[in-house]
Amino acid sequence: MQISSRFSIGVHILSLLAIRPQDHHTSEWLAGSVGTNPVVIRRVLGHLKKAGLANVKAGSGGATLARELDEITLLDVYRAVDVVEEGRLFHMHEQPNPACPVGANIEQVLRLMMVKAQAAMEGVLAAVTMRELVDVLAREIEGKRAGNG
Amino acid sequence: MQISSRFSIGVHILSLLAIRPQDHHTSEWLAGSVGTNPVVIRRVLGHLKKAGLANVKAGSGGATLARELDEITLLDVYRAVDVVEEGRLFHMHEQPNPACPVGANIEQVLRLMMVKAQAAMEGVLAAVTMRELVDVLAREIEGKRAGNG
DNA sequence: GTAAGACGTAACTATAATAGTTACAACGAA
DNA sequence: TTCGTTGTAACTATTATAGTTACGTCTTAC
Repeated sequence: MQISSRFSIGVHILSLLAIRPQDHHTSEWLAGSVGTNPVVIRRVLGHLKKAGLANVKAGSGGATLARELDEITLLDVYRAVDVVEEGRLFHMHEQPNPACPVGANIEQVLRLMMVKAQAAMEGVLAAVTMRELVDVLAREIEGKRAGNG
Repeated sequence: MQISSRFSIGVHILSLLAIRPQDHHTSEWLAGSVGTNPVVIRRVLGHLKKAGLANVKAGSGGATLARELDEITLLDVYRAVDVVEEGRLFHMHEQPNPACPVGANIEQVLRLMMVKAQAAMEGVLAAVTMRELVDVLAREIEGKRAGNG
């Protein structure tokens, strides 16, 4: 199983808001770059708004960043779009037999490892800010424009 | 989304094989401890067998460890049961617009981070052997038997 | 040899999440 | 007051999980 693309869509949206601050970012416009339906964008944007990462103007429309890029980590986005429940990246089978010594104790032992593994993954996301990502992205774009891509 | 319980079931099965080496481990017996259907056990056991972690006797039945506990890491089990495709823990949206600078470059930039995050998670699993897990488990069981649980 | 028990696998089901789509009320700005 | 947009409900198709029944095949023991 995979972590929902809501995460990558969220990062894509924030990157667009950062790189093209002058444009009018309607859900239709954003959907054009992401390659999906405007409603999918509105749903992700709703998550970003709720998490305080983006502002969305009702009526006239258009989204903007609600925070500096330095103050948004990939973990913030990941948590905002609600792709993995806290400490529950791994699904543990639910009815181990309490009458069996192994069944009665496997969960708490294995859970330790699972939480640690998940934390390591999320630690990597926490260490990358949208500023860094957008900088790499901008360099990538510039590189291709110069004919090196 | 969550990583399939095939992983936790696989660990549970191997723990049983290790802790009770004398028993006749049929899928029915294992299913009793895991709390599921024998067919589910056979399917997971099939993965473990294919990966060289367990032996399963046809006809008379019964599973045994195919390797020393020290030589089985949690990552081996995780890979054996095929819960996450290599480098694809995260699902990236699939049609970013190549005509948009961001759409054309977001994937390769974001993919870097995703792979790194996944690797960190798997690194934790790689660092834990079934020997270590079974030792902790055995201590846990012994502790409860002594009335401290 | 043959009967009993167990594995391997196919086939079907229910459940849940994802992601796309249409539709529409509410809102804001020109 | 009209136009474009947001927020959200409702529906769909697709996919994965996990449980279940069923059955052919195999091993062992009698």
